[in-house]
Amino acid sequence: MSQQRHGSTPGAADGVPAFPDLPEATIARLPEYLRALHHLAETGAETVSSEGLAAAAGVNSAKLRKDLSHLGSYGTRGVGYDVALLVDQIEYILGLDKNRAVCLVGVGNLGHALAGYAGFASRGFRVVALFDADPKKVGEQINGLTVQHTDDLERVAAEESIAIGVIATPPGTAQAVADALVAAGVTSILNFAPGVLSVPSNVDVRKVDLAIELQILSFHEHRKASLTALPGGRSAQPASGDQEVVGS
Amino acid sequence: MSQQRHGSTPGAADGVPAFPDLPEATIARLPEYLRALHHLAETGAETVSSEGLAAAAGVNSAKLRKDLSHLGSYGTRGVGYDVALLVDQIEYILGLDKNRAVCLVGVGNLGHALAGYAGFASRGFRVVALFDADPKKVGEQINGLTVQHTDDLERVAAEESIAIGVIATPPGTAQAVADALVAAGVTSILNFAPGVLSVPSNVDVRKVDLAIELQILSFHEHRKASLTALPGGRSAQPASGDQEVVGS
DNA sequence: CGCGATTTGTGCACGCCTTCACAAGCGCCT
DNA sequence: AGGCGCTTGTGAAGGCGTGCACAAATCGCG
Ligand SMILES: NC(=O)c1ccc[n+]([C@@H]2O[C@H](COP(=O)([O-])OP(=O)(O)OC[C@H]3O[C@@H](n4cnc5c(N)ncnc54)[C@H](O)[C@@H]3O)[C@@H](O)[C@H]2O)c1
Ligand SMILES: NC(=O)c1ccc[n+]([C@@H]2O[C@H](COP(=O)([O-])OP(=O)(O)OC[C@H]3O[C@@H](n4cnc5c(N)ncnc54)[C@H](O)[C@@H]3O)[C@@H](O)[C@H]2O)c1
Repeated sequence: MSQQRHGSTPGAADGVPAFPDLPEATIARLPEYLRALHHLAETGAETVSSEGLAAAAGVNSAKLRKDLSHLGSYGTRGVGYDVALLVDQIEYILGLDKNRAVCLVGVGNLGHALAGYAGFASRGFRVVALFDADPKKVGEQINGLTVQHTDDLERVAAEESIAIGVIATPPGTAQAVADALVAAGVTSILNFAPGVLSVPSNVDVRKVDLAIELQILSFHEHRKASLTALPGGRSAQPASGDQEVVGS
Repeated sequence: MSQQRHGSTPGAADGVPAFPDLPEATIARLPEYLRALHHLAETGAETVSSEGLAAAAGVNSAKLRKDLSHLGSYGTRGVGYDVALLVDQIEYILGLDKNRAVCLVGVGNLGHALAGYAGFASRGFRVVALFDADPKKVGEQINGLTVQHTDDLERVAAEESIAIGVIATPPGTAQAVADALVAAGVTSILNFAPGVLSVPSNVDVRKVDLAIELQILSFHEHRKASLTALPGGRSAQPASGDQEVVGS
């Protein structure tokens, strides 16, 4: 990405600390580390070893150390990582100290559940606006918020300086909603509608497709079935309390 | 890749067709290809070029060709891929021709939405049972199904030969639910509760954590903000209708 | 004050995945 | 029948990510 200028160390040289460009794989794991750290903090732990945190986050300890080393984190050799310090570091890197404003478009079955989800607020996000195109939904109160009409999206998004939008509308309207979000200044989109969105290159999109998740599991079921068919009988070895997560 | 044995094509030589072991990255993309193919089929297309299908699925055409070549797919040079044939191939590989039975545990906010989701049925899955530990929920009718008590999980799962379970319970109970599912013979789990599950090695787990998705987006917001701070002014180039999906 | 136990940070090698580039194959048109 | 354009399938190269293994660093204790 950004070629290195004047090989200085990434410390906070001046007012704005240099932003390290972490590997994508690393930043995808930071949230899991953060969750594990919060859990540890609640149990009163002051420090964690890489081994301990890795176990809590379900990863290899070497991987965890390398990940943390990327963000210049300061652990103490022989002791481990300071839990509170690491929480602050990761929250800063992820930009969670801003308590980011999020809007949700499409208040149907899924949208209702999302609008009432406490897990967003507790992990750094404020759902500040709900939108729907159906006049019957507009005006409805959900979790202290009033559903507004999609026509007001652009105005409200600007007023509340919303940078993240969630799409929970039917697949056919997802692209139009994405366009409206982009026009309203949103630069990050979380999309629950199946299908591919087309957006400007400065906008980030992440997709959650439950059917795809199930289909990947189905593949592994198929594979497991076709393996137990041929070799020695069905060896369902419980293999101790180990953890198995398929894919990434 | 697979060393060639007696140069025969990988067709169904005997009763059980050889099961190709595809790269994980490939199988994660097959469902997206499948969705795009179904869409193309509806519009009446008989064949697609790798370029066309790649665009519809949002990937590089070379990647798509390599993916399809892994499953020994038969395209026709100069023409493209037969849509109907490819659909059958992919559905077979993913094991979707079985119309797999799925059960859902935890009928709360999220569980309600999932139980009524039509996107499962249309993409190869039948939700055949709903479970909850709350006596007030047991007996409730959702989408033609009656919520049953978790105590009946093991019996029902065996009766219906359920291989895939979905967890939509609070984080604290997710591990216990996973243990119950495993005890009931479930070998694939889709988990919506934040946290790490510990399961035997013959059980596959996939996790969906919405807060993590938002946090990854938040990171990119943070990064974008810190970039526009230093270099030339804010260059929000719309860059044509290109597509941008961050992470995998 | 020195030593051993412990744990971090990382150099290195390996494997997976992506992407390019092109030869081989296929159909159509003349 | 032959040639031409189009598209697939794949060899090769490069990049990224993972995990091992170990040196460096720190703490506690005698
Ligand atoms: N329900 C689930 O569990 C589930 C699971 C996975 C994915 N999804 C996906 O999430 C999306 C929503 O699912 P759902 O079950 O909530 O559907 P739904 O039909 O219950 O809700 C869709 C809502 O979007 C609103 N809407 C439609 N067009 C709109 C527009 N242009 N602008 C704003 N709002 C608009 C509708 O008025 C409705 O309230 C779908 O794409 C679906 O495939 C749903
Ligand atoms: N609501 C959302 O939009 C959302 C989004 C992302 C993740 N999640 C996660 O999904 C899970 C469910 O969220 P929710 O909002 O539906 O919560 P909820 O409290 O509304 O529902 C939880 C349900 O699980 C049932 N339950 C509790 N313990 C159980 C057990 N041991 N066995 C069976 N059932 C049990 C409860 O009776 C309740 O009906 C949580 O882990 C949450 O973090 C929810």
